[in-house]
Amino acid sequence: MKLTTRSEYALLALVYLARNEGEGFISIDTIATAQGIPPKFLEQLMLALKRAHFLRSAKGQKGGYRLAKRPDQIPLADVIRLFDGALAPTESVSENFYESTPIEKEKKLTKVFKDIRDYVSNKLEKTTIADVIK
Amino acid sequence: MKLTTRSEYALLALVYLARNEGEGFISIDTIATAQGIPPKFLEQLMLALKRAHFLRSAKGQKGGYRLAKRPDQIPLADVIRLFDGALAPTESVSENFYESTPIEKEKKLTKVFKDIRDYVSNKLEKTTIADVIK
DNA sequence: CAAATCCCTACTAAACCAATAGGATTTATA
DNA sequence: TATAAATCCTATTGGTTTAGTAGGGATTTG
Repeated sequence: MKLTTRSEYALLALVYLARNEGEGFISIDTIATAQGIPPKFLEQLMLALKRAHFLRSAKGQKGGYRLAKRPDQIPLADVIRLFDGALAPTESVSENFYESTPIEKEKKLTKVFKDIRDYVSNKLEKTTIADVIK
Repeated sequence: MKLTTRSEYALLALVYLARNEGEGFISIDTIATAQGIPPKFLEQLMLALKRAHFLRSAKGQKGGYRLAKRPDQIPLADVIRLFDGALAPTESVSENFYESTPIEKEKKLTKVFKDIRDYVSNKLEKTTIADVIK
């Protein structure tokens, strides 16, 4: 029932970049210092975010990262899924990561977890980085 | 964002016992076979459930387990907390397991996770084993 | 006494997590 | 053109958690 620090750090980095849009490329060290994240750890996350097309980067001096999308086009769900996998509380209830478990036979129980998944999913899908910096 | 199999198995065991209330003590092997759970693994869970006063047990031949409370007095939340700890998606948002993280400064973000915690918490607190066997 | 059963602790293999290390490459600029 | 600042990329590490397995002890019933 927990988020990894990876997701939290990634969200914090995106929030920082969103707040400082228009200031060109921003370096990992700048973000790490501002948000209190271990820089080399953040580096890995930024790379992943870049590969998933949340970010654009520039190498070399004056390089760094900036958002590849508008903040209102980045739902929290997308970020969390990238680092933590499925949003659902159990496998049997996840749409994206289905796997068979004995719990499936308990329909009422499954329903409870489906409801939770739906709420969490909806909440995180409709909340974007833009909502968070307002 | 995930439940451990421990919690799932524990819930399945409680559901089984609730469905078969009034049949006296039921052995681990019976439950394990019925619900598809590794018996020696289930044994540990049953012991924990017993120590947490969800179950009563009887040793020896004809021994086994039965519920120590009425099914409607066992919220799913209690069971999940026993095996998985906090329900909240991030530490900074958990009432029972507070710990400081850099995310706290982002109030809007924290709010989203608080909302999720509240929903999940409320849902799991008010759903009991009795609801699940109906 | 034998069988069934819970009780309890220890162990293990694999995965995951958070973080660190360090070299390779690219770019701006002095 | 040398240097510094930055990303890029892979590997490694130490710790924890997870999902089980193993096995001996204690207790009760037939």
